[in-house]
Amino acid sequence: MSLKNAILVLLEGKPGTGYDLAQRFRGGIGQFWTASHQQIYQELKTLGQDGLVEFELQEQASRPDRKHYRITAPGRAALKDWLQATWKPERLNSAALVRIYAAYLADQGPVLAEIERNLEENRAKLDEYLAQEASHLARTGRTSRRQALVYVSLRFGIRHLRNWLELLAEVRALLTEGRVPDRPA
Amino acid sequence: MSLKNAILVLLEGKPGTGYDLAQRFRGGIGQFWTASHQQIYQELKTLGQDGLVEFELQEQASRPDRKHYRITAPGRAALKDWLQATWKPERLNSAALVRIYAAYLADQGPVLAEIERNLEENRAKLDEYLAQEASHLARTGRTSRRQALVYVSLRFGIRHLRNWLELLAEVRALLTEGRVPDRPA
DNA sequence: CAAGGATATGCAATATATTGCATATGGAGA
DNA sequence: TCTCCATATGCAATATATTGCATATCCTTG
Repeated sequence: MSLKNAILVLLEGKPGTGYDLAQRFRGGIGQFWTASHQQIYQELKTLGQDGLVEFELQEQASRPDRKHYRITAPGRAALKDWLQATWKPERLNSAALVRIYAAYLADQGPVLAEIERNLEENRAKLDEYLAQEASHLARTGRTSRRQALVYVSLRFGIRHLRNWLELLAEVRALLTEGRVPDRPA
Repeated sequence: MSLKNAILVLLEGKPGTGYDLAQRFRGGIGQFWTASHQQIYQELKTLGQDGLVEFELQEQASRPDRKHYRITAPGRAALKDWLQATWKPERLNSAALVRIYAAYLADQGPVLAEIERNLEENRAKLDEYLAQEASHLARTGRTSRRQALVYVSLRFGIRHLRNWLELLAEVRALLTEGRVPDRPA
């Protein structure tokens, strides 16, 4: 249900091929929704059958042909309906948090290795996000509602990464030195 | 893959029925992994066939019979292996964040209503978590590694909720007053 | 007394996601 | 030149999750 709508959001922003969409799912909205190319192509097909998107075939001599998709009027209407519907409770599933929660059952070595790796990864991603934030803040003049929402979402992403980094640091301190945080979060 | 391991974690902590597990998925580990009872019963069946859990039938005169499950030695081994394996990248999917990201395409009324509702909900949950945190901090004496990990995970949950509350407040300020945050996150 | 919630388990159909494979070409680098 | 990567799309099998239904009883509340 939401993959469908995430795709509509992307196409509303800008038409493109399935391949394009797969790329765009790696930044921006990709912070909050991701999908593999197999899923995307399948979903585009379904959306096409339902008339929510349409495509134009671009034949290319060299590369494989491209299907350039765009959202249709019914697609826009369906998206708007979804955006205005009541949110259903989300189930959050994080295997990493389950592993941390139960880390006392495991040998420390491999767990600590993963924690280090994730600290690195998240630090790198945080730097990226911070750079994006800086460019938002540097922008002078009026901001559109759309840009503002992108910005506010980015801020959520930044705080989310910081939260992860803090967790990982606390878990590392716990596993290596037995140190337990003594002040409220 | 992870539902399986989440169940093993729960049963490692304490044996119980499918119904018990469904309840336990609402607190503690349920912050990070949730599952419906249908999924749980199905998974317990599979785990039983694989020999990772076993059950004892408790016949009850009044209520329906209960299957009291416990983890087996192979189950513990499988869980340990999983805990020590490399983490694969997680896909995070939040329909609510997609909706916020694209809120500029919707009428404000219904969106703001959902935001209010979620502010309420998250505030209530935060209070719960804070109470749990307080009781952790009040506990004197040595803490086991296990308790410490539960505590550290709880702290993550608290910060996560605060992050959501901040996002929702920022989105509300944006939609109602057009106010865009002017300081870094 | 009637209605609804908690306890307790499950099937079946559908929807959604993952994994593995397949195809085809241009360009970059070893 | 050979290999790998980016571009571009897709099928098929399997795995996982959701939705709707079904059953049965006790206890509480109106």
